[in-house]
Amino acid sequence: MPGPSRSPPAATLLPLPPRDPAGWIAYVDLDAYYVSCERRDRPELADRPVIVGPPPGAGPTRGVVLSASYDVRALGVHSAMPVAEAARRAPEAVWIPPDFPKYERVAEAVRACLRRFSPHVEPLSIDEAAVDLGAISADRARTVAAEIQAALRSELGLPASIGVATSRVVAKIASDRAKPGGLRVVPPEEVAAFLAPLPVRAIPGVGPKTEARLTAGGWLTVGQLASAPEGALARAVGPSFARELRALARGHPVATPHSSGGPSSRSADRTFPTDVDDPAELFRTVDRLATELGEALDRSGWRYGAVGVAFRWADFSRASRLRTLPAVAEGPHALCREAGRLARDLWEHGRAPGPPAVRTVSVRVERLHRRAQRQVSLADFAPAGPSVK
DNA sequence: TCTGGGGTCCTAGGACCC
DNA sequence: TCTGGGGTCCTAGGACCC
Repeated sequence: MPGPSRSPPAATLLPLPPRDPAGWIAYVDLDAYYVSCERRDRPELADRPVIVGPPPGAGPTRGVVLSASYDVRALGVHSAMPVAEAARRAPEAVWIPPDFPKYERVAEAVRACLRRFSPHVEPLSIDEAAVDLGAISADRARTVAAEIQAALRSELGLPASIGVATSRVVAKIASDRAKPGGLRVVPPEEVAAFLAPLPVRAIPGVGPKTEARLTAGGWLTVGQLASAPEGALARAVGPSFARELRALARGHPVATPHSSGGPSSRSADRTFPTDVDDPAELFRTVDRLATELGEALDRSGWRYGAVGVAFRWADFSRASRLRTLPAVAEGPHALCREAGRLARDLWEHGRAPGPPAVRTVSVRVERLHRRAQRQVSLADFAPAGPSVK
C-alpha cells in the first residue's frame, strides 16, 4: 500500500498564491486531420462528406476508418470503425485511401509554423502538439492562441482546436471541448469548476475499462473524484492514477514530464486478409516484416537491444514474446533471426485453446539507441576501380 | 458491424543480488 | 537453519491514445 499522499500537505487545499503571469500551454489539435489534408489539396471535396480509409468494395478488407469529416461523424461514423459499418452509415461519403507520407510532410510544416510562436513545441502525435507560451498574461495567451489558429488556417489550410491552460492535461481537455475549430482558455483559478461537470471519460487515460470501474464506485463526473476517498479510489484504479485523478479534480493537476526525445520502440504489423493457419506462411511474414523493419532502422540510424513478436489470434486475443539481446544489434539480420525464433516459440507454446489461426502478426524492437555515427564498412575503403585481386 | 497500424505507460510476478 | 527487506532487471499482459 502507498504511504500518505506525497502531494504537499494542506497547501493543496488552500487557494493558490497569486501566480501571475503564469506559464501557459496552448494545446493544438488539428481537426479531422487526414480529411483536412485531403481537402486542402482537393477543394472540390470541401463540401462533400469525406472518409479517409481503405475504400469498401475494393475486395475483402479488414480495414477501419482513419478519419471522417464532421458531417460524416454526425452520422455516427468515427475513427477505428470497420469500413463496412461506416459505408452503411454514410453511403454518400467519398472514400480516400490514406497517404501517410503526405500527412507527415504537412505535419512538419505545422510544427515549423508553431515554432514561430514559441521555441518550445512538443509534438505529441501527428496531429497534436503542446506549445509552451511562457509566462504571459491570460489575455496575451488567448491572443497568441488565436494567432496560431489563424496562421494554421490561412497558411496551411488546416482547421485546429486549441485549449489554453497552465497545465498540459487541462489544455488538452480544453481543446477537446473546443472541437471543432474552437478556442478555450481555462485560467488556473477556474480549473476545478471547468472540470467538475465533465464525465470522467473526458480525462486522458480514462478509457472504457477505467470508466466502468469508476462508474461502479459511483464516480461519474470529474467533480465527484475530488472528494473520493483515497483508499477506495486507489483500489479502483491503482494508487498512482488515483492520486493523479484526485489532484486534477481539485484543480491541481500533476505536471506531465516532457518526453525525452527519441522513440523507445518501433514495430511493424500485418493483418492478413483471412486468418492464417499455415505456420510456413506465418514465419515468412515475420521474416519479411523483420527485414523491412531492420532495414528502416538501419537507414534512420537506430540500433536495438530487444526484439519482440506478437500474434493476434483469430479470437482477437493477443500473445507476445520479448527477448533482450546479449548485446545491442543493428540491421535486419539479427532481427530476422531472433524474430523467427520467437515466432516459432509463440506458435508452439503461446496459443489460445482451439485450432490455431493468426489474424495479425507484429515484429517490434525496444531499447533503441542512436547510432553515434554510420557503421564503417569495408566498402568505405574500396577503391573506385576493381577491388582486391 | 466485426474490429489497422502504429505507439506509450503501468502492473505484477519471478530471478537475482546484497 | 530460517527469515528478512530492498533494489533492479526482465517478461507478459492490459489499458489507452491517435
